[in-house]
Amino acid sequence: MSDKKVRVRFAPSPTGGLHLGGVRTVLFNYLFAKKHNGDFILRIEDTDQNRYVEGAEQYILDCLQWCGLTPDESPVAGGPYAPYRQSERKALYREYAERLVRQGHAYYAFDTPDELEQNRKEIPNFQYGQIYRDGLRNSLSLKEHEVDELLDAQTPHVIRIKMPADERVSFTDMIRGHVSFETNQIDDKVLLKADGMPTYHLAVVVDDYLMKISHAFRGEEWLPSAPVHLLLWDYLGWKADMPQWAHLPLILKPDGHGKLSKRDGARLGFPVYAMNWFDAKIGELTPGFRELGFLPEAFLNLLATLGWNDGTDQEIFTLDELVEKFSIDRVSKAGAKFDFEKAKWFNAEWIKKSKARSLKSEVRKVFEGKGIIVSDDDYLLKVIEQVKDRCVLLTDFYQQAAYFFEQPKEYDINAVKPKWTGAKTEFFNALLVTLSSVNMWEPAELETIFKALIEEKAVKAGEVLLPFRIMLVGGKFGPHVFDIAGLLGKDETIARIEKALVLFNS
RNA sequence: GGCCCGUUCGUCUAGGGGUUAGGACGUUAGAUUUUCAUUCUAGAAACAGGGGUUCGAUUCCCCUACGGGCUACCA
Repeated sequence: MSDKKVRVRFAPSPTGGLHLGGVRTVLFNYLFAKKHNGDFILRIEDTDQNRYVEGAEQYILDCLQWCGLTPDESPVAGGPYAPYRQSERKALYREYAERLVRQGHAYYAFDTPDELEQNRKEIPNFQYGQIYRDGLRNSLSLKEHEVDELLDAQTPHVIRIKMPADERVSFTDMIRGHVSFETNQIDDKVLLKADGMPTYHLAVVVDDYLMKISHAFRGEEWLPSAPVHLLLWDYLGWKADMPQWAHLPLILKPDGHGKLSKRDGARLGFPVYAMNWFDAKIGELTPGFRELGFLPEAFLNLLATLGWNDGTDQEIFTLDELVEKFSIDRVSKAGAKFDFEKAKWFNAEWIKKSKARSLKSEVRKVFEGKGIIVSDDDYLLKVIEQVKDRCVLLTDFYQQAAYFFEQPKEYDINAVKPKWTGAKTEFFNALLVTLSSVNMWEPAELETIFKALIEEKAVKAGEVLLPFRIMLVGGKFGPHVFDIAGLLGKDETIARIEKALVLFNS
């Protein structure tokens, strides 16, 4: 690696929710930057006014914050190379495009979108490039005075790169190794649009140069346009400063074929966005991992291992560990199908390994969302400790632990009723009497008392343990009954037994 | 169609000229848990195909097939 200061950027366009692949790109950028004591920059590529979506930029910022991947420089944090929104840098790009025209590496083109559309329809494999550019209306085909007249008349026009003939453009990708392209195959991409905004191709090169980006990571879908960028770096005279490229493998649909899309989430029943995204225009809510109950640590962990591993069998990594162990050349080349089952496993592992107190505020929110207000912090902590091993999602805490805060709403009567007998009623009546005089309300103590009563009444443990659980929990699940009773407390336990007894005997 | 990238269990992947091709998710079967989950043990499960190179290829090379991406005044 060169001695250049490491500076990387995540450069999304604010057109909607942040997709799994996008967050992974952020992650890899972030890990690489932190690993090499570099800077991580967020740059908003809002050059397409038609696709711009209100609120999308804030949403991206919120996602980064949720994940804990805070940029060192961004539109809101500012930085030495501000502004970080390309729309605010608009004036800057024209200069470079004009420079390319003067140098003969670019030209003005006056064809309208409609005309080009027509050509594409009529001419098979039409490309605005070497073969057809002479027959179109541009500063290469027109006479100089014609061009001047058009320009003077403010005729709408774009600036296109002039792809050279018979050249081979190649570079070394940090993930893929040597990659090369034939310039004859590539069309003359638009650099500056008629509205004066740059296209991605120009903007990414100009800004990466101006912002002193040292390494550029982006999705594999950008690979085909890499030669255009390479040429631009060269023509602008910045080749020595060009970042090292890494084209990340794509995240694919779990079934079928193609890139993972937001539609797949809806179709297959899992989120593809980091957080809920509400599209005001069509009034549609696209679910996110956060709201579904994912821990940011787990989310990052699963994304990191989708296409990367450290060469050992380790799969659970903290962010710090990832920073320490991440290496771009251990990123795999092939696309990875997203597996929601494994994603959930990561989350379950993270919930299990997390301390109750670090889960506390999120779990409290889950309960509040269901109308349960938790006032006793200490009690909450104990409840979390009891049930966290059985939760896959944060939202599972409701189903797994609601009975700690309110009486069961429903009872699994069928698990009890068929085998319910007078002897059992008698047992629980006796239990009620015994419990009411207990002073040491501890799980172990309760178990001892319970077992003694079993002996005395000559019933089978298995026959009264399950009903006891149903009385307290409502169903066949949860931690050890005596732990539950211990946490519930004396009054509540007795109340629940009494209430259920009425139900079972009715 | 053209160009580019890719291909190890169903999925994510490790490995690499000679290995019983390893792990994880999921799955199957057991054990533990007088509930459920956790946990534990065991099992099934892969080098796309064909040519080379080589004493020997899953590993290196070529071709084919398949998959993916791009082919906009979108990023």
